Amino acid sequence: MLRSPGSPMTGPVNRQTRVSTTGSGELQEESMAEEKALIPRSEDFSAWYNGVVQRGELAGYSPVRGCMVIRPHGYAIWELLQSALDARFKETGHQNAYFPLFIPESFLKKEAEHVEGFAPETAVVTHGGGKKLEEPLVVRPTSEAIIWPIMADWIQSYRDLPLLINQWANVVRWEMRTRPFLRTLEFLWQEGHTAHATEEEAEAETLLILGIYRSFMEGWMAMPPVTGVKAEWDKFAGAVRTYACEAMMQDNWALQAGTTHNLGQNFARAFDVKYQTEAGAHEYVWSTSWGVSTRLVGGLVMSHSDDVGLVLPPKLAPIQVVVVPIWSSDEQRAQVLEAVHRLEQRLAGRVRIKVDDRDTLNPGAKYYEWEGKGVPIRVEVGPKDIAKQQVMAVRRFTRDGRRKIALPEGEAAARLPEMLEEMQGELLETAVRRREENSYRGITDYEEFKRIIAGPGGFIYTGYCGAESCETRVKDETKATIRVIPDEDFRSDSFPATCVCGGKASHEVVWARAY
RNA sequence: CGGGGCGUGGCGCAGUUCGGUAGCGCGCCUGCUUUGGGAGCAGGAGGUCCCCGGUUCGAAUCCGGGCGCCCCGACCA
Repeated sequence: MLRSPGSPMTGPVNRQTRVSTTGSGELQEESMAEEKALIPRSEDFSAWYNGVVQRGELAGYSPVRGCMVIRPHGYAIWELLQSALDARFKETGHQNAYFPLFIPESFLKKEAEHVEGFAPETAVVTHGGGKKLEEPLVVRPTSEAIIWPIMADWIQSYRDLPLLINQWANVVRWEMRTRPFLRTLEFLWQEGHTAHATEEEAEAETLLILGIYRSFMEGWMAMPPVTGVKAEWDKFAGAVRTYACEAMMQDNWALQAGTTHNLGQNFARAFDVKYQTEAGAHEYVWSTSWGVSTRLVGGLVMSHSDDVGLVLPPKLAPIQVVVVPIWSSDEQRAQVLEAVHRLEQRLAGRVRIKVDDRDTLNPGAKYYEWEGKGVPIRVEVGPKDIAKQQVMAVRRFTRDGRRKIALPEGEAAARLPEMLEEMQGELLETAVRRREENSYRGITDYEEFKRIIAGPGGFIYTGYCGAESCETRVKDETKATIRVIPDEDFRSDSFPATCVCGGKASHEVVWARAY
């Protein structure tokens, strides 16, 4: 999906806007609106997605295959997301640090499963300063292999534990196929790495962070995930246990939006990370790692956006309220701008507000631009409003279709923050309902399973025998995979005694087609 | 790596069959008039037609070779 310039790189993306003309011009029948419309979500979800990303000016393409440019509006969303999460990490005792981009190849090889999992998708630097390097340097696909040798030196005694470190960084994974935000060769993320004295503490950390991810996705992103444990063969390379947040997108596919890993003592053994206990013994530490990436931005897009473009939950909207002044004469212009700036001052510090006073665009053009960028509320102020001492507030998203509301000027400063909160709540409720409406519990009939996956899609809860071969067969036949063994909050009251293969079920799992 | 497709102003495309002044829409720039849902008129800028070689009076177009990208599949946060 990503292309390079000079070649048809931005091609498929721009095909998201409909161009009906031909060279001879005989097909110029479509109106401007039709011509500029996105491909509808219902028609081609992935084309729609690319169109939303482009219209919202979230990301662009780069000369390097599979890499994207995060544009200012997209990056602003990432920054909001980042600062909210960072605050949660700090509240729970984590500290940020930064480790090198380059990992000596030999380091990566120290943990057998880890190297096996990541080696196929690494980028390797073989030359530096015009000379061949003695040892190739791997561009980090994740940082365990460089962090543990270093943290090993930081840890001497039980008094140094727990060690709770996080880093915000870029990583590179050489993927075959890429899509903006969802899968790119290089992406931004945070990776937490912690060391603990006991297995229980490490497990508690893994679950703590999973809970933080979940509540952030619900409370900030309005993207409610199902959480649970990954199947044995689906774990992070080198982990004892992997937990994941699986969110349902508007096409009913699953997006793995965050993972936390209990690494047991695997990395401690591989990198010789030991501490001295109170009793004087030397023990390996128990460690965890966990991360979320810019993929979350893609999840945000696929959770809420519509055929007009991006829809952002207010908490993650770089601009929460955009004010569009309307005027004809200079006199009106002065009056309107005065009223608008009054409103701006009243909301300053409480709401991220922007006044769009450009006079090179018509109001209508501004509406489309800001709707495409997902601004939650637009406030229109024109001569008619001045006369009535009111402003018009227009919500980007509503459940009941009532988008436009007149607010008396005196109440606007109080009502607008409330409206933002209401919208945040309604987005979450809508997403939760959509997830539940597209979840199918207690499925035992494989034919029904296949019909759901081939048709509407969704999360299918079944019994499961635990065999990898069983998942492989289902995957080959339906393209659905086991997302997680659900956590308690998401489990059915009871689950079928038989697996989709007909064998005896040992536990419940959630299936879906996934990104 | 297998199967399909594409490479022409910033973007999307026509033109290639059958060689003859490189075009259309969008976007961009300037001016005037506009401004409550993508403004109108007038003027304007912008192209080594992916690269190399060949055929020809003449190549975007024909021939040979190369490169790149996209889609479907295998791999994946």
